[in-house]
Amino acid sequence: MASGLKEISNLTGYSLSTVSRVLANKISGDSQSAKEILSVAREIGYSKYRDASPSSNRILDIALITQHFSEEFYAYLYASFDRICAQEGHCLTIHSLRYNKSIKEQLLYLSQNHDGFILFLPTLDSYGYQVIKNSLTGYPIISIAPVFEPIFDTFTFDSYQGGALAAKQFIKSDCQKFGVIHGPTEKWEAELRKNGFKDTIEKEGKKIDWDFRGDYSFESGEKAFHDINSKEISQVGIFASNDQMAVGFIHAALEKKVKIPGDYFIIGYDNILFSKIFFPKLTTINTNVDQLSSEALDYLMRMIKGQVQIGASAKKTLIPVELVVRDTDKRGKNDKYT
Amino acid sequence: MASGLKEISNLTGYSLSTVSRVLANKISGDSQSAKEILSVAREIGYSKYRDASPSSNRILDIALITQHFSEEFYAYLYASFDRICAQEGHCLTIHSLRYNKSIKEQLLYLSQNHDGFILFLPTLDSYGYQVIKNSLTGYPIISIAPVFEPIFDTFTFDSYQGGALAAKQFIKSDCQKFGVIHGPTEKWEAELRKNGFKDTIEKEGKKIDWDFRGDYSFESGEKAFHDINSKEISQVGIFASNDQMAVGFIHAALEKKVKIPGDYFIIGYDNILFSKIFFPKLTTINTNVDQLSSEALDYLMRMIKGQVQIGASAKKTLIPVELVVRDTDKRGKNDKYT
DNA sequence: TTTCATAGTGCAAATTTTTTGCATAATATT
DNA sequence: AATATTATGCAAAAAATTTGCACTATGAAA
Repeated sequence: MASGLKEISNLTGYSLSTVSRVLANKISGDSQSAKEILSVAREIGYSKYRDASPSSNRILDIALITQHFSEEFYAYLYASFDRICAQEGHCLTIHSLRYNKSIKEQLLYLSQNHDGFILFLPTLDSYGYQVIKNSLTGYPIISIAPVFEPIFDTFTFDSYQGGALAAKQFIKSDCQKFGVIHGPTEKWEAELRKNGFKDTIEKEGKKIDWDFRGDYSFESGEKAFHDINSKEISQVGIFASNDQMAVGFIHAALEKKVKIPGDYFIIGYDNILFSKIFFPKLTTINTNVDQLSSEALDYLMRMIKGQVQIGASAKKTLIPVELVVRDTDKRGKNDKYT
Repeated sequence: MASGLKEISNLTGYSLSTVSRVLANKISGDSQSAKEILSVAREIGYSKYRDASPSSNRILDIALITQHFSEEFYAYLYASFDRICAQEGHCLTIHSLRYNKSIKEQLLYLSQNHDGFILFLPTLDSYGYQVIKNSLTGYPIISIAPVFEPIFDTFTFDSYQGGALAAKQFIKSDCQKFGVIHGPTEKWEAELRKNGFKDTIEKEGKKIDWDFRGDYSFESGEKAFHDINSKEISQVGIFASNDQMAVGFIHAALEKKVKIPGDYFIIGYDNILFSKIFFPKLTTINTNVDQLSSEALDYLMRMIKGQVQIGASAKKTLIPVELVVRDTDKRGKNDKYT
């Protein structure tokens, strides 16, 4: 089971020297020999395969570096990246960082076996990102986590626009009172969603009449309802920073026989599976994960192939989001839901 | 950046010969030198690191081979395996197989970089499993997909027991009529869930009064409701083969102002997040994914270390499931839900 | 058509990397 | 204290990889 140039040579029929030269990038990756040799090298797991220039037609290995969480969104994200990666003919592996170990060490190790990283580490702080940047200078890395000051080139959804879309919808349907259920303060994208809503409302000369600090959980949506309900404000257009809280809010309202839509109107954010199932169906902001994956991967590929400068000051790319109008934002036919 | 014995030797301070011998397993993995050398070898990504005996204290790399799906369950599964793997001090990577490529080739490649596989490929047929078995003889592989005739040692939830638990609960609360919403026939675990329910009902001298063939989707749960509702049977204890269908059933019932519990009683399967949120809260079968991960990983580790024979006829291990009693199975306080 | 430039190839020699025989040191076992 | 056992380094041997050189094929330019 000797796995070396000799074996590749036997399997492909090319001489040792040719094989050596292909793997040392001394023969163009476009030649027939290079194709065969690279393919076999990968197949048998020859270690120097990784050193062959990525501009050749080697199969690229991308690592999605994340921290697993038992949430629907993660399944979406993984499935999407995997699909897009497969379309491009490359290989994706998913790794979860452990906080009980040195991030630096883990990433250094992974960088040996992969051609580039996609980071999704929403809880990592600037210092952590800086450590990564310093220990992997010149290595292709992009991030898809929403952060204020990106250290790596970053692709995220346009959360601010999402909040603004919700605001515009309420204004369009002549809402006069407005409310917000915040997400956790430490999450940058939660702040953006809220601010996009708030700023747009205020630009119209209106103001936020009620707000509540939630933590993204279903329960905090329920609490939000009890809060607003005790204050006897009604006819409010409420923007919840995520669907779970919106659904929690509606759930609590249903129990108290409060009408949604009717007494309150609500728009969520995320378009989780249950937002189109839950009763009444939730109007929400949809994010196109495939578009994010696709743009992020394209860019990473160009980085790997040396077509994009690595290490220049990090730029942000915002992927647009869209409003999905269902039942919970509308005025009118209020009697349907109890 | 020469990555070879010489570099390891420099970094560890041991001679070339010692390094060579450690990596060729000629020095016990328990010695101090071996620890340091293996650690550095892994760190710098030295390719022969993989050849070092797994009984030494090398960090093991496990691959979870799956096909990504945008469902909550996958996020649970990945997070759970990752957590358990981290506890044991090993490394998990997640790979998704692509049907547009040769499974055999993909796995052969992956086997170069990993110490063992956990397969979760519910849609793969026996032939596919056989191909894998033949091309990776002697390589440590276990499966966690529910299949009738396992080719690899398999760890799955005790779906049959789940159905039986649901049946017992209905019988305990004096139900007289029983119904089942099937999952897709081609899914073995769906059949087991249903049969566990059916057999237990029949053992009590009762019979299934109504059944409906669903496909695990929310919509097929709605259809199931319309079917039973048109037949004017009521006071039925219904077992749905998964929560999505149960929730779909309840949703359709709510729209028609049919009472659950009251007119119908329902127990689901899976304990998805929304089963404890949805209104009324769903009684369901809970699966302990951490227990599955833990037992499966333990076994795989022993396989890798040579403490379990590989290739003996495949055995199945069934992980018990439990009934989570919430609101939808009970008789009595029927007026609460509309 | 011929000529020339370029890229790809194999052989064999040169170089680099890894393994092994042997002597010695460290550690555990009786 | 005597005796196995295991670990270590040096230097020589073996194995793996790279490179110089000569040759071939292919396509563009004269």
